Amino acid sequence: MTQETQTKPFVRVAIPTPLHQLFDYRWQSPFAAVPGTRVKVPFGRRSMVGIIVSAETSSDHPPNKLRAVTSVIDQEPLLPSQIMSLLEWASRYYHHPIGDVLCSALPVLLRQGKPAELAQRETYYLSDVSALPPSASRAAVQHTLYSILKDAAGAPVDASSFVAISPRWRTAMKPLLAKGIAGMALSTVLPENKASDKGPLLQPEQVTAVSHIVKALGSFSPILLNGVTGSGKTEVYLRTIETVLANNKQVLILVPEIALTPQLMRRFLGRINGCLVSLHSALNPTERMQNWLLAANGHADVVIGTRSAVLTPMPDLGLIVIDEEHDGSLKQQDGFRYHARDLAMLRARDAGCPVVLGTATASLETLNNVAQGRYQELVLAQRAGDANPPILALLDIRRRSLIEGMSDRLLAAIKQHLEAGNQALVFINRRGYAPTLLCNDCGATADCQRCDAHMTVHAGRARLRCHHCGSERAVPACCETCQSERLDRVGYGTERIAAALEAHFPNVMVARIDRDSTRRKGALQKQLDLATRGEAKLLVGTQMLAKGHHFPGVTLVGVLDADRGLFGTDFRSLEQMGQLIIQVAGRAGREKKQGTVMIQTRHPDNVMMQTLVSEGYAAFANAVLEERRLAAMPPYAFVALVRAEATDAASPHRFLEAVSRLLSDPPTAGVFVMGPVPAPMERLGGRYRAQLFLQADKRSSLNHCLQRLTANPVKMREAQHTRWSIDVDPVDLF
DNA sequence: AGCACGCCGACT
DNA sequence: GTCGGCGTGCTC
Repeated sequence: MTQETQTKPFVRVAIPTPLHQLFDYRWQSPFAAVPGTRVKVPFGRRSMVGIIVSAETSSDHPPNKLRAVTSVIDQEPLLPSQIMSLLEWASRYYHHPIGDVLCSALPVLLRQGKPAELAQRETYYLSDVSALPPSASRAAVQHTLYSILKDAAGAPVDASSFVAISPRWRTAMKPLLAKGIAGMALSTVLPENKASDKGPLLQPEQVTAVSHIVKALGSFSPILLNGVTGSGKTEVYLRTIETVLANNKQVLILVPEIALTPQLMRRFLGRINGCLVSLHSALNPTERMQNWLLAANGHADVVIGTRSAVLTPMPDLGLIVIDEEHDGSLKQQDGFRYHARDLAMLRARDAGCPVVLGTATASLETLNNVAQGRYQELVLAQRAGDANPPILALLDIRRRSLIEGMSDRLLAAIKQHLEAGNQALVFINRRGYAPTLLCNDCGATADCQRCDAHMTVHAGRARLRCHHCGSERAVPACCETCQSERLDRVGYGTERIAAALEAHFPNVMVARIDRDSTRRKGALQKQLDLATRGEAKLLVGTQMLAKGHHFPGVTLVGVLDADRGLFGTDFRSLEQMGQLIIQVAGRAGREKKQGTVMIQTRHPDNVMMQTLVSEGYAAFANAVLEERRLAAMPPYAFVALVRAEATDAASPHRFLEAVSRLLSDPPTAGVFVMGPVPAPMERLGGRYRAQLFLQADKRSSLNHCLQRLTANPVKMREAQHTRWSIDVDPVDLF
């Protein structure tokens, strides 16, 4: 039999479109089509890069209407079959178009059809030692190039070093090459790291954790590494990774989408031998493709990346670590709305390797999985250097005198800690000076013109800013409604608290750490250095402060706006408040110094707050879990949102009414369809938003119900002008 | 999502 | 007389 007769005549191709379908093409190559390879195909009036999903002997589409594949881009599949089937599953689970899902797994350059090749290092070397040097006077550049190559004594010299000699060095190099004096070589760059330090001695708990994880290597096992702040989770990862690398396996580490990646990378570079690459948004497209290819061809030993790194092929995957497992940034919030933790579980199952979920404040989903016996739990309760856990206390601020939102008792405590030579940290999860500008005469507030939100006052630049859509205007001199000049700045943000502390403690340097004060490149590092070196005795900041930074001198933490979490509109706000308080509390006290956390509240009798403070996060989480059970909310129920938005208020509602009819008639057993209701903030960025809430007792019935929305190509007249999307397992309801 | 076709208002 | 507004229909 010849190859022609074996080759299937059609291919099914995934193309990045919002359509929930694949497209068939004629395949006329003598070689069999390989799933996972990229092809160029005609699509409508344009040409697109798609990914072959399968080769087919027949097509449902009329064969005379099928067009032919224009060209094949890859010799070998870019996406291996396990990743392909994971993505196909994810497309069905999250109800996102398959073409978009498959293509979003590729770095941008590969999506655009660029060849999947590692960068070549261009080097030059002296090939004829006996050749006469070019004239220094008549060919100066040639002469310099020659001398450099001669000095290198035959060793290859990187082309990048020649630009300094002359921007047109290539023209000078040409005759050297032509005469056979010099030679050129291309080689792929394979980064290789050498560890510089050994790392500390492990605590007994850490030893136990490492040995448990090492024992689990080679088989699928989800492990919660429940470690309090300062217990050395990273050290546990590092020791485990050494073993994985010794077995010639690869490690994937997922980190939250914040400025922490470079820091963790630096720590790993100091400790791990081998090829370490990172994958995050700060990389340029070329670096990203490089690192992705290194991971995909198996050369990278350790991949440290944010959410999307979970989709990177790794042929020898031996361990997945998810650091700060509770962090919401693991869930993609637009487009293909996947949860990296959940996809990581599936990858680990396919690869037969453990997943380590590291956190001090596990998500309720994970705690439930531990309770159900699906995940193993390892506990690190001991802080490094035998430090005591911080003491948490509620500070009742009802009927107490407040100075700029801070109670006299908190200020007295700060004074006391400063006098003892320590540092204090004030946490307020709000940027800017004041969240509201209010007119004292007519009661009007300065509101955003595009959102249902107040504008935040930024005093330093005298601007009003909307924190939801980013729109900005000058702080008005008088009320925009009644022209009164009696304007009040109501409420507190980091900027105001920092100013208040500077006024109250005139000789103390205050470092403010939030997105505004750290926007410029290197500004965050500068502020962190001031804090770490102890020059700034007082730190004020948002949740940026709560994540991962270690300030050895901080012994007191003040939490100003904890109450906001108690009455949040979202079903997760309580959980998130608890996590944030414990995370920020972890900044207080290390080694010999006792840490104290004072939480200002007007609801000191709130049961949840009391549980968190007096019994700790585990008890708090159990209480919140119980609430979720009673409310039939995740993790005890499976929920999804159908979101819709348009420039007018009526369209999203009308559209969702139609969706609701489609989903409820006939009803799916075990699925409740609720709404449509306006989103908690109905208008955002000039668009009106509404949502349909689906609640189910089984994952499968929820999935089945939603399929009705995407499986039949719904051509709803109501969909005009309306953007809509499905969000399975939403992390918030905004 | 793109991109084109198609049918009605203010301009060189 | 056209340029161009965005309605609507299709993509193997």
